[in-house]
Amino acid sequence: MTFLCVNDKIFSMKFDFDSEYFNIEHTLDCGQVFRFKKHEKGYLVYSADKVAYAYTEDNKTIVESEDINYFYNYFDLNNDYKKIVEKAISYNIPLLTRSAEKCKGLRILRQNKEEMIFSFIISQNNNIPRIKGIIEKICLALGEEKESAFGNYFAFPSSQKIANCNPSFFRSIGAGYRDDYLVETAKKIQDCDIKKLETLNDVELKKQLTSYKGIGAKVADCILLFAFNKTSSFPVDTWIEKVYVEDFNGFEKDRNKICEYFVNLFGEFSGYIQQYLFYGKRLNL
DNA sequence: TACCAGGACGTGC
DNA sequence: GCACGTCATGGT
Repeated sequence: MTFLCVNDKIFSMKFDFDSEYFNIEHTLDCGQVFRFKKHEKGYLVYSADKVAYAYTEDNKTIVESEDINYFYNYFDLNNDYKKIVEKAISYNIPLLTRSAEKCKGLRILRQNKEEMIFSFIISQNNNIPRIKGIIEKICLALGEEKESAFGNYFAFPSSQKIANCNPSFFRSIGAGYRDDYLVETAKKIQDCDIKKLETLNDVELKKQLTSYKGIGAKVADCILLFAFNKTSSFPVDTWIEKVYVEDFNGFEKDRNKICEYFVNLFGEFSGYIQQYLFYGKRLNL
């Protein structure tokens, strides 16, 4: 671990990790996270009110931040992805094997829970570049401005801040009909300690999340996977429907049944494998 | 111009 | 319970 002093005020530290199982580009580009941008040798990654600079050099992925403990956990670096990749390949499904081999450095992030709830409400029936733009505008308008060694940036706003907005604000920045969903859900989240959700089991948590306006089964599964690290969830979107038909010869139409099919097949590895399939399909592997 | 994007909701049956 | 129309908006 290294300490870097940028000026009198701002300190940052860094760590590195074997890049074979920590590919920063695949990890960021696979659709699980929306707040990052290219910067010098790599990427700036924003989460809640924090920022990190991540890049790869000499077979090491290096992360610099004022809070490296947060980002060590954020990138799920205590987890053994060699085992996960081997498990994925063992199924002998061509698309899955190709994707797992190419993307073995893709890691499932442990993101901020409130940020994921609002981000994936915005994601419904939307495309990734647009989702990123809407979230960026929300941070710019409502988030607290922060300083860092990599320049100033804006934090993701609190639920209180979102709850106090008029829905017309969210419409004005391009969120469309999701404006009410954001405000209504923010009102519920601010009244309930988010930590209470951590005590629930998978089924109870999904039930609680889907009771919020704008959160259905698929969005709940994304929140379960990307924020609560519930790896037995398998979000089914339009891309996964395509995978189901083209690569698994599926015949079911109901997304809940498609989800059930995959979870029965992949169990505790569902979430990881879903990302290999989703990203592999998008990359046309 | 029509269709698509990490879908969810309300209505009608 | 299930099927279907509708909901903004920018990209292709």
